[in-house]
Amino acid sequence: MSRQLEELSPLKDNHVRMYTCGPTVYNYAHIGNYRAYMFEDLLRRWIQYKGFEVTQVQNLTDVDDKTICGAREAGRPLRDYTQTYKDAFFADLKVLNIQPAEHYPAATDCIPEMIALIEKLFEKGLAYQSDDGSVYYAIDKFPDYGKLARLDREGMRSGARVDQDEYDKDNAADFALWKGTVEADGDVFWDSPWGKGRPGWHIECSAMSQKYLGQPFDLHTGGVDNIFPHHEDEIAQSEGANGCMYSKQWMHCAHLQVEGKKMSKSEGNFFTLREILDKGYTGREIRYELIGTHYRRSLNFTFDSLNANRAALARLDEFYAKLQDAVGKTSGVSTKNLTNQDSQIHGLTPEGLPTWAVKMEADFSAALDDDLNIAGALGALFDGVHEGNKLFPLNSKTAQAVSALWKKIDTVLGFLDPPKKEVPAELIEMADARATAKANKEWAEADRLREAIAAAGWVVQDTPTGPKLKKR
RNA sequence: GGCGUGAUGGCCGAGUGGUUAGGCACGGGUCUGCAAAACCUGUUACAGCGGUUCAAUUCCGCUUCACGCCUCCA
Repeated sequence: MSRQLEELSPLKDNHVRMYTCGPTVYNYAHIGNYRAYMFEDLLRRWIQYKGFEVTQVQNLTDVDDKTICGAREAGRPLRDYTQTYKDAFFADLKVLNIQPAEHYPAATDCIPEMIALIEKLFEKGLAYQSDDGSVYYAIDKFPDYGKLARLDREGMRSGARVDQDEYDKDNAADFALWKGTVEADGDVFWDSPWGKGRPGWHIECSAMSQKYLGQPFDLHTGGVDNIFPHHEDEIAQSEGANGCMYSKQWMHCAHLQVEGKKMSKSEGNFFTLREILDKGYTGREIRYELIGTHYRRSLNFTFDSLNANRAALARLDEFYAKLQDAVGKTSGVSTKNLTNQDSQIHGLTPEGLPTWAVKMEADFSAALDDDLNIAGALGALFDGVHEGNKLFPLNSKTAQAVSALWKKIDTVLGFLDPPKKEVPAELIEMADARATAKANKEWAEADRLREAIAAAGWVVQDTPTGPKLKKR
């Protein structure tokens, strides 16, 4: 609200209550949506890393113009239609390794709460019903209106592009709390003290946040485009009705662009998650791409950067694989004796962590503490990888300690642990045969086997502990 | 018009009043049978113009350019 960075300190105990605006389930969510959810995921993971408990609520908007229109065009009942996209949303979250929120209330499941909230606004004199049956919020009665978006109310009025005549409202900028039913809504309506109708968009978040988090709560997030009018209206509703602060702090995520342009269907640069998966990228590669830019900077999504990030991720994977080999859990072929050299290890902590790893964690942590500086945090991680790589092979105890730290860091990043890939038995045989050929200096045969392994989509690497197979 | 962001080396992207970000790509080298991976190494980049300062990419002002929001799009 102050537009300053503020330390996060929960209102109650050690418990951070956060509300995040969720998807409107009328279609598959696009990567721009997921950029915002990814930011929120990083945020909640970091808050947890710092030792706080988190309760996160993310709403599902399953009744509005778009869902009703979509259901009608598909010739399906609204609930049935939106269920498709709710399911897809949760499947996508899984692919991206986004931690589930504690609550995912659907708008249609909270109608009574919304009605109760609107009634309260009537009591306070902030709501009125117009002749068209709809209920509006009288922003003139709420002096703080515009405080989040820093809007000039006079300017708003004169600059409003709305044709006053189209509306039956006291002020063109008043927004709907309850929409009286119209023919196009079909059978989508609920009974209320103001007749049949459906809730406005903004009331949904005010009602649900209060239901699950109480008021005030700690943190409200969303995309920058939600600042006005959505979040401004939530404040007007919640603070107007309850007479106390709504959310203590706000964080807004910048937009995602595609190839330098705003994503839009007409530009043909509109991507859903599954479209990118179909191009052969994995969920964790996309996760890395979406998480890697500071949340207040617009993220330019390009396939060039996705490819660059794929290479960067491979570097991290390589490091982690070597770490695991050193621990003794060899994944691959030919578990030979592991070298136990610790002469090069200096300054171990009681946990067995070398100083470079301690520094890595400290720098990583300091960066994220500073307004979620993810680029700085990743820089610290790569610095650590660089230092660690110099010292391989690590002894088993050190490798174990670093590996444990790596996993701890991954509770925040969520992309450091690559899926295990079982090496096909025949490839292991080929790799071993190649090792034998090499020992006999039969280079042609060794190269032939390497080619054959490559044709199967694997890379063979010679290491001090024998050949290793990696996917692709 | 109002409110608000940003301009860093080939690309992406941190940060700082004077000291190496990091990643990707490219070149040279070490290692390797050859590779791969790793390591070493590669004329110090900060939009322009003023100002403050011993010193500015970093602070202030202006200019140019780009972008977002201004009624339901994360």
